[in-house]
Amino acid sequence: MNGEKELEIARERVIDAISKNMNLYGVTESIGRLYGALYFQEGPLTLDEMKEELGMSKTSMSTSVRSLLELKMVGKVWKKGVRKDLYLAEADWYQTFIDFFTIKWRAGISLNISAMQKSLSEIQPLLNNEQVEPHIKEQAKIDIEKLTSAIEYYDWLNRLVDSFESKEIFEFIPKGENKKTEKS
Amino acid sequence: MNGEKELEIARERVIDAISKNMNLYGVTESIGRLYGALYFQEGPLTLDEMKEELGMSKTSMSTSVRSLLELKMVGKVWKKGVRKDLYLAEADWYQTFIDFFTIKWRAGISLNISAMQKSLSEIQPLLNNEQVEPHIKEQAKIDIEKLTSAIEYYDWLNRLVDSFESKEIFEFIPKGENKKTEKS
DNA sequence: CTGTACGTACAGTTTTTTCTGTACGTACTT
DNA sequence: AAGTACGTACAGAAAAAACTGTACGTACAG
Repeated sequence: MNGEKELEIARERVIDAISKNMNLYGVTESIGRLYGALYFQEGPLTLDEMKEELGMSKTSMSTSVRSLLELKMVGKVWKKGVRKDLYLAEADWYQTFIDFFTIKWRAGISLNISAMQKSLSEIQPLLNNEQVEPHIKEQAKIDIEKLTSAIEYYDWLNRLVDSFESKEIFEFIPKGENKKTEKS
Repeated sequence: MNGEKELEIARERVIDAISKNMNLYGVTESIGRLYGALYFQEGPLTLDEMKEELGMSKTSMSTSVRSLLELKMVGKVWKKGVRKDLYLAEADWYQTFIDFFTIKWRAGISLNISAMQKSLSEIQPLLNNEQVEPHIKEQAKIDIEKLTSAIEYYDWLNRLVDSFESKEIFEFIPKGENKKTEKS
């Protein structure tokens, strides 16, 4: 035994866990495996090397790596004399976490807020409209309350994301305290 | 115009946004639409009413509602004299957020931590093994460092989830200061 | 300018997921 | 006890997503 096999097995298990984990967050297992593979590389990889590493088509590598780029989980890297594109896994998982959820959540937040505000502005007038039946008005009132509190929630979520982006969250939950949690 | 149509359109837009948003988080659009529909109901619905509301099969309603139950986004409700199961949307989105991510993240965290610790315990011995080539040892050392810092990150994430679950997060990012009376 | 290496758009295929209808077990009603 | 209403397991159908190979545009080399 020269340790190569052992290392390989140990890595494989972690890559597997990473990809399953990412899958939980709505990312394909293949894309997760690609990230995992890149994570354990010593240096950046070309598309052809990834293809080799995962035994998949180059096309897949191209699209997968693009997804990872959009999530900022990998970065494109420059190396003198190398014509092929090189990609490197982002190694700082705190940063990865922040980017991932900032990107995902912001998108959802603005989508929802604008839909809700638009609907709110359509429902509001019903309350003062003579032609609208009392029963409908009652429903409108309830809906307005629901939408108002939903928007309030999204405002909170936005502030939470702000605290991720600005890293202020680490003042509240400090990084690598490295002491085990007292409970659980 | 009696306002009914307007209300319907306004709701439909929000339901659409909600389901797209949930889809972003890895939940089917259908399940998202079901949650949205339940959210705007005045009271709890039976499976047959959902089926009617969404124009889908009862089987689908059964499985979708189960997913929502697991995510604690709906609750089963009991009403005297009613034999059918009744389901009500959880209206507090702060709570929904907390439950959703607590459930999802905890699963991923423990999965990853145990995989990493196991791999770590396999890699560590390589360092002191005479038969392992220096080159492999070098890689092992790098991997150990990576895994150690990854585990540290997961510990942080665990503490973040703790702060969600215990609601301490609201001390750091306060809920909306609007009308609603808050109980501390 | 011509030839070559590279990344990716696109169309077709395979795989996975979602959805439906039937059938069955359970529990309540009479 | 039989009859009925209900929810869901299961298998197959339909839809969606992931994956691949070909073909093409671009950039650089000679």
